[in-house]
Amino acid sequence: MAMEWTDELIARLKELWEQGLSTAEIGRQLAITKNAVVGKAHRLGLPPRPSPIRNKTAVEGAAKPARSRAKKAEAAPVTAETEVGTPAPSAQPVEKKKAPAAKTVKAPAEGAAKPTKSKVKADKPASEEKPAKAAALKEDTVSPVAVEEAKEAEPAPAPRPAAPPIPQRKVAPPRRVRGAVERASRQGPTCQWPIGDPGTPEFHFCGATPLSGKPYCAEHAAIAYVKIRDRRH
DNA sequence: CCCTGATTCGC
DNA sequence: GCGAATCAGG
Repeated sequence: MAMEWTDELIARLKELWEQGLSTAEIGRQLAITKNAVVGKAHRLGLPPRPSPIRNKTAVEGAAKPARSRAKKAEAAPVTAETEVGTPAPSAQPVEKKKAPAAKTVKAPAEGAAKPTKSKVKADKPASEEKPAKAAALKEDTVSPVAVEEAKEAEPAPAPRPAAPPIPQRKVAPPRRVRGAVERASRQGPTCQWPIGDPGTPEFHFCGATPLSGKPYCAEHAAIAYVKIRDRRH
């Protein structure tokens, strides 16, 4: 058995589908691919979503290569032997089947779910700002300490112990949250002075209220911005 | 590029 | 029936 679409699985698929989640999102929650989701949804006859692509299929077949994925199988045995001068009432031997259903679903006019990108119920793995790196720029004097810290700031190991095989209901999407987190809360600035070794659980930033216009609090700014002796001799 | 959903067709 | 591969629009 390839994939056991259990009743529960199907039920969840339907539910999520009706909630308006994207196919990819549903797939994540069900630990399957979006293709599986879409495929199954269609087989189940679930209401189609406004597709991003055009509602062709009804468009003219004039300059439209009917081929799509049939590249391999295709090879042109179209039996193009259309009788000479025979206006065959039947169209091309290509596919013609088409559900009489109103395909063009535009706006379901449901004043309900508008799950766009802001549909994030999972807590964000609040990753702190980057270390002082660019912070201490411009300042005519920069503490070597700060520079070192910044340089040492290695990219977090990003623990990815593979997805749990059995995601319980509504498992939070462990996937990357595209650019959402970054612009998260911007309540107020906090001291960005790194404390501890980056990459360790203990690592964190000072977090105190920074000096106006500075990334560090008074205490750390004092360390960060050490005046370098006038180099010009 | 990323995202999205739709479709085809080998399995 | 299933879903990867592919397509195609934003």
